Amino acid sequence: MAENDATTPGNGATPPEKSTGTPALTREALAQAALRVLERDGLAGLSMRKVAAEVGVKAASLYWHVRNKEELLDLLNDAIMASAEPPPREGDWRAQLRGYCWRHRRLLHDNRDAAKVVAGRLAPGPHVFGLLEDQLDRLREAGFSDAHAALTTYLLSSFVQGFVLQEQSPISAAEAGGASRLDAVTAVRDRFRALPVEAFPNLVELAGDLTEPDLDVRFEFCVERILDGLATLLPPERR
Amino acid sequence: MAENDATTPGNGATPPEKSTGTPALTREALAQAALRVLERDGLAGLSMRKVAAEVGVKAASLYWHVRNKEELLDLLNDAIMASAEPPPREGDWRAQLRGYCWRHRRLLHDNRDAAKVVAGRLAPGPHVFGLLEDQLDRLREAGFSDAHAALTTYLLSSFVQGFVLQEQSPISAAEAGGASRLDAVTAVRDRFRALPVEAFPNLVELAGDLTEPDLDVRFEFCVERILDGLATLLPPERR
DNA sequence: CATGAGCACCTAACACTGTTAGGGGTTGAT
DNA sequence: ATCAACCCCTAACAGTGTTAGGTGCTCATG
Repeated sequence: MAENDATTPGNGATPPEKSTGTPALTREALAQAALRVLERDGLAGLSMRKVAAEVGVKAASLYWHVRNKEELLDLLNDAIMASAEPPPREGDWRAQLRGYCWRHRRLLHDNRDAAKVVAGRLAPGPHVFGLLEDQLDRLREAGFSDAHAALTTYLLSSFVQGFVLQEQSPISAAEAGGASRLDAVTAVRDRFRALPVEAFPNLVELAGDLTEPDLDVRFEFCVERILDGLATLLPPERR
Repeated sequence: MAENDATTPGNGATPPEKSTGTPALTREALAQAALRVLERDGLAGLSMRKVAAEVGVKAASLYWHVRNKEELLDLLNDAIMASAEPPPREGDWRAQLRGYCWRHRRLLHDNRDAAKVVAGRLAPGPHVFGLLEDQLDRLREAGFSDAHAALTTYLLSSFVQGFVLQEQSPISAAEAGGASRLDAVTAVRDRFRALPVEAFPNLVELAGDLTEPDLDVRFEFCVERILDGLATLLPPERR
């Protein structure tokens, strides 16, 4: 207990110089293993024992490299973010910010349960730093003030995370019956239409618009609105 | 037979009415009990056994009223949303939508871990229907088209959920040591400032703006940007 | 009145989970 | 040869969601 002086337990910041010859088990390897388990079993099925087995080790051994499961999830978070790449530096600022949003969403889609992993986790790893730096650079170049550029990064990331979390949530009622995603959507639409008209006139009438099945359309609308809102911060000639 | 004098977990708070005939345990009562446990122990500490104990029953009995823990969480979700109220119907459309955003955020703040509970959960309960109906009504009245009104509801809810999820995420490093929230913020700021300047010039220079400690300021900026973006959908005389 | 149906609870158990304590080897340096 | 650091192990604890099967209790029906 309280051994945090001599040895270097789970606390990061020290990639030791491998005193032994065996490559063994690094935090990076742990993150990759966790990523594979996540892809196979989802976040709910990701346990310390499975990650340990993935690297050929027993569960308790993980606690030498990592303080917590929480810390393992931080590693996993950074491993997911590692595959993110900034959009090409071409077009106006709108095109570039748009690229950021769509790529961020794509990233969360490509890794199973990535949105849930990232959800309550700030934990800025090195990869996130790089992306943030690049994004800030483009925002300032576009003419945004320091404060506006900084705040904009929060606006974009908050929205994308929230959106993906919502779009990936199961449709509760219709998910179990092996119904396809599109069937589920029409089921929800019918539920809207079946509501009492006098109490919910708008829900009944707009049932079609509310259940737009193409989520890309929804996403595009939201992103363009945000970009429009950001544009008003710029002097007219730079919009 | 020793009906329930056992009360093993030492917490025989209220064995309310053992007399038969009274239902005593409805889904609504379950939801309220879950809400109390959530407030006391947080989402991580919310177990079937605790909720059962809260209503004076053993864990297995819950499965008579509820299929899953997942379904219990759906109930909990609706119970949280039940306390939501639409903003007053005064001012222009901007003021009203602004009211929606701030109230939604407030709601997620007021109930412990509410953001995490609501996160991946669409599950439109009756209360959400009412709010949605009302919001759509105001949007159409403001002059938004059917499709735009419908899509706007997704934009607003996605953003608010994502934002609250982010702002409530622990600051990873500094949360444990009993450091106050403000200390944690300055710690993050110092970490930004300590980065190599040649690799991260923007992060270093904007460290102050990135770590704006007043989260209301951040939220306000984001909301106003979104409202600006929505305004561009309206003909100029209605903005 | 007896009987069966159905409800609403129970006990016990299963297969897991995260996490800790303490015990071993292997390694390189003294 | 000794020592300490390192890295992994076994065993166990307390708790998790969930299921199987049993027990009364109430009520409608024969």
